[in-house]
Amino acid sequence: MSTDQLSPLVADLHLLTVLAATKSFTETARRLSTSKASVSMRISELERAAGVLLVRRTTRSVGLTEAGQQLVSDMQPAFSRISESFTAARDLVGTPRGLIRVTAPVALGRQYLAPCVASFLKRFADIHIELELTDRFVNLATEGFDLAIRHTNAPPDTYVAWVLCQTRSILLASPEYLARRGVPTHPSELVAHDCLLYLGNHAGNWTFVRSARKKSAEKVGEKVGVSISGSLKANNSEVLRDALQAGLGIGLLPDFSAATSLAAERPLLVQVLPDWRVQGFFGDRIYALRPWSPQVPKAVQCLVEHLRGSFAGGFQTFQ
Amino acid sequence: MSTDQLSPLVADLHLLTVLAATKSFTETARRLSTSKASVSMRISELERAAGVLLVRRTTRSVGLTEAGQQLVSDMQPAFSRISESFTAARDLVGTPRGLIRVTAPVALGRQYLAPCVASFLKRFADIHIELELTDRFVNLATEGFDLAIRHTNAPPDTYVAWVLCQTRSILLASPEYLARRGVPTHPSELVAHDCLLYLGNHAGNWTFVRSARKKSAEKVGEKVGVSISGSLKANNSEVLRDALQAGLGIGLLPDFSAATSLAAERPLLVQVLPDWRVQGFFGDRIYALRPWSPQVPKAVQCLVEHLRGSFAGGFQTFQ
DNA sequence: TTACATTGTTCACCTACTTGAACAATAAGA
DNA sequence: TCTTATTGTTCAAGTAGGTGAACAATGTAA
Repeated sequence: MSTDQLSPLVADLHLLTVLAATKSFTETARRLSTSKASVSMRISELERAAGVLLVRRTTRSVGLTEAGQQLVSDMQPAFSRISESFTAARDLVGTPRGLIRVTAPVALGRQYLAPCVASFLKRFADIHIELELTDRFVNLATEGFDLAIRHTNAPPDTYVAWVLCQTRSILLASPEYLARRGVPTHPSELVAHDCLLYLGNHAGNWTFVRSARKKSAEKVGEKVGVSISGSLKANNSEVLRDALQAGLGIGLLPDFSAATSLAAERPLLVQVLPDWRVQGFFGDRIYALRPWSPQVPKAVQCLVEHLRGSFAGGFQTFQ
Repeated sequence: MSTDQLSPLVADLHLLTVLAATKSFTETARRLSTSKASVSMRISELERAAGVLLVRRTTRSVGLTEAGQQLVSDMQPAFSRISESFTAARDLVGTPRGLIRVTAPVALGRQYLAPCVASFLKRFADIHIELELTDRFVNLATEGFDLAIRHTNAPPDTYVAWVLCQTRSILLASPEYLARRGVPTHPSELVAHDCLLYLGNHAGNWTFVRSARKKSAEKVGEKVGVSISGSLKANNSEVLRDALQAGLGIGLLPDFSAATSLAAERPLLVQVLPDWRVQGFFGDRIYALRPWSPQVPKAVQCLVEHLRGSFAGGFQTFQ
């Protein structure tokens, strides 16, 4: 079948698939690094060429018509295939190249990923990276990311997942707070404390598991559930850390977020209840994730390899 | 997988697939109705973006590098899919529309197809047709045609084939020639005649089958092979017809090519050896052919339907 | 309800790409 | 071997399409 006739339209059709994913002219323009005026006009032109209304715009929300939905879902895999073929062709040459769009949690991204990425970029001059830090769970496929760094227990199996390192959640407080309010010796005592909570899907209770014992009466593996409460909830682990350092209460942080505060000469934070671990709060591994595809671009392969090397040691925290 | 990065390149990648099919910058430009200068620059830009040489140009012949071949064969089906999806979306609306590129044999095209196409275009204002007449067997897929009209016995099964009508080969000569050289009564007498030959794959002999008998000694189905010779060979049936009318000899024409000459008040040509048929020379059916694809665009469907209606009666010739 | 923020569209201006002709290189024909 | 026709590339000139600000419409928050 001849594909000649779609020559002036291919680019516009691809534009449509991006618009379908973003559901926003503005965001589409940003992603494709063009102006929203251009996006608007080209979509209009595409609709004139098709003779059908493809996009339903209400100035405030963008949706596809039935024809548009059919068309996009038909074309999506084709464009993915083309994209993969092109990067594959590009990977035939020696040095890896291209743009990698990465998303990562804010704290991990700022403290560990950014320097790691910097050293990576020095080694590969032809690779460009866009690093977007957010604690929101973005959809890689629809938002156009090539790689996500996540701490979680089990990555969804529609993704290619590389384990970067182990991670743990640690209960922490500032020395000043503990001096003022006393050091808890058992999880149950936390009900009397100000506890800072990560604003997420988790309810206001922590499950503790004893990981070491001092008396023979204590059993390793013993579980204790505690309902906690406090004055501050935040969805940013750096805000939580700063609040902990300011002595606002006791809180959970992933170890990478706590590492520098713990390792300082005069520690800003100290571990609370070191004989206990909190179960299933933050994930216990850090992953590099990628939407599944037949082959991984060489540039991404290199980045992941670099990250695995950098993260291999884990984070210097208490055992 | 994100396809954002190929946004500025999709059109160029499609260009590459057309270039791979045509193996010519000039032809690619013509097909895509652009200038060869543009094609040249965009391919160069694509190669810079890819970092690999994709096209091997020797100023006189264009070929793909290994990388280019791999890339194109990967992308080809994807672009076909996109093209089909788009025409399918377009076909959702009422009136059929679009461009149909048709190839047909010169004689048939001029005498029957052209008027038929003209009446078709009057009915469908939104359909455009490019009619390319050639007696060369073009490759529909690689040369970008949507439909071919052919007379043949068995269409290749990688095509969608509609039978338009029956056709026959008829042995003809001008009355003047027959008066001068005598009317043959048996195929074997042709060796003494000037025979005009269609310049094709066929060797210089005709196989006759008796289709009617006058004496009881003659058997229907009797076969006679005759080696023929003559002064003129041509690959254009109109040239042959004109030569026959000029009395240059006896020759075979497809019935549609002979019809008007036979039907004239003072016939320019008359049938020779009407009790015999020539076997397997021209095809015995006229087909509309189309490279196989999951669905046929509505515009093409309409055209084929129109052609079937117009050709249904066949050609007014002897029995 | 009202005010605000943000979205998609419009329009005049301007840039960047296309264009067509001239050029250099090559394969075919004599 | 020389000529010729045709191909792909280059370049200056022209134009089609992109750009960004202003506008209108709409969802959100107070």
